[in-house]
Amino acid sequence: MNQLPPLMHQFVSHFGEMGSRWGINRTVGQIYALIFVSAKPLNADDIAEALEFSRSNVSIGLKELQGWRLVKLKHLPGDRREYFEAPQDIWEIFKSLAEEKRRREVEPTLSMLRASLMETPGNAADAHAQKRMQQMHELIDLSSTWFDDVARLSPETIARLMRMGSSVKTVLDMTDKLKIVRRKNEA
Amino acid sequence: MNQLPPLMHQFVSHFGEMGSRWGINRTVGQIYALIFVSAKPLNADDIAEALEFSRSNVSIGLKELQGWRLVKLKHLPGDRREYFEAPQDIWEIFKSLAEEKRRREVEPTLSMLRASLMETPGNAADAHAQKRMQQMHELIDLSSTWFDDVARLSPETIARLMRMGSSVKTVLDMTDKLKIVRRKNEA
DNA sequence: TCGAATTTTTAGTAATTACTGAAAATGTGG
DNA sequence: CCACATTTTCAGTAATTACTAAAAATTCGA
Repeated sequence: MNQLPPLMHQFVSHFGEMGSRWGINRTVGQIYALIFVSAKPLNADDIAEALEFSRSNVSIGLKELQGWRLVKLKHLPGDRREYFEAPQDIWEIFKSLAEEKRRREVEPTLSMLRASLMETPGNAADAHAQKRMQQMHELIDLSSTWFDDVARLSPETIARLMRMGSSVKTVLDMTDKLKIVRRKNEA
Repeated sequence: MNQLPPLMHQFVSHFGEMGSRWGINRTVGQIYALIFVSAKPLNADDIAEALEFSRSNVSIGLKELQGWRLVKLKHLPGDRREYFEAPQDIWEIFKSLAEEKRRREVEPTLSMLRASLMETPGNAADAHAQKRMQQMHELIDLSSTWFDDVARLSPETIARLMRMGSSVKTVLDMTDKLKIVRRKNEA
């Protein structure tokens, strides 16, 4: 790890430190960071050597990164070993990550909430609890459906939307007015 | 905990189980869930008793929840104890959570990236790494600025935007055309 | 300011998670 | 299908994190 060039080293170390906040461990964070910034696909031994981790630790880390769909397996011609690389398109990465996060961190809660909302509360406390769960369900459902929809747009469109910032409101208001005018004209 | 009515119990247990995936621990998850679904503010003893946790564990958990700005401290007249409740407005909750997450999980990385981008790479590997960091910085910066902007909109406007789903694209295209027409007219 | 109620800190312990080296399993070219 | 290169699993250990009970500190009314 110490023979990595300075920028790579800084990036890798940072991902190691942040790992725990992001719900992955130091090792997995560093492995991903290394793969992300490397120009060429890396094999497990490359990684173990560069980061000074045991070979088995790298193996487990790579499995986890595959589970997150953050690294792609690649085979180089004339080499039996498995090589890994990160998708080139950063939007692609962002979307996989978001989808996977939703699957793991949001969907289970949505299911639980849906189930709870089907039941009939047996007392006042549960009745209130159900109302709160209803509110939570509504918000999560709305934002996660929305995310899905937006993720389907092209990166360019998404970027365009984002660059608009809060002026989307103006656009929204404008289209509402257009709709009203159209409705009047039709009448 | 077992004398909680069924819906509350289910909700609280679920938050306990999900806690670790969300980067908080079981205890903190359950404490929050209990406060969230309760009709009235709760004090630390209420919580310790309901969930069968030690008093100190509850104290630490509440501290953490305050750090996340997920619970508000409230004082009841004629009672010296501290009571806690979750904000009523679910959008408020969503925003605090997102802001806090950004502050802890995103900002440090943005800083690191910015610093790295200022430096001059000393070799080809670092030059490539810097390009990747540039891509990452661009995406994170764009989406986090955007989130800030959107968060400033009213809940109604946000909901309206979200309900549009992927048809925002149509609106975006439409406004682009309007701008072009206007530009032509002005010329 | 004293003292009881309440909260916070702390030190020790339990539980969980991360990591390693070695052994087992897998897969592939010959 | 053998031999070997490579990956995966596993059992043991290290490190971290969570939790408790008890002590200390704080707060506030009298």
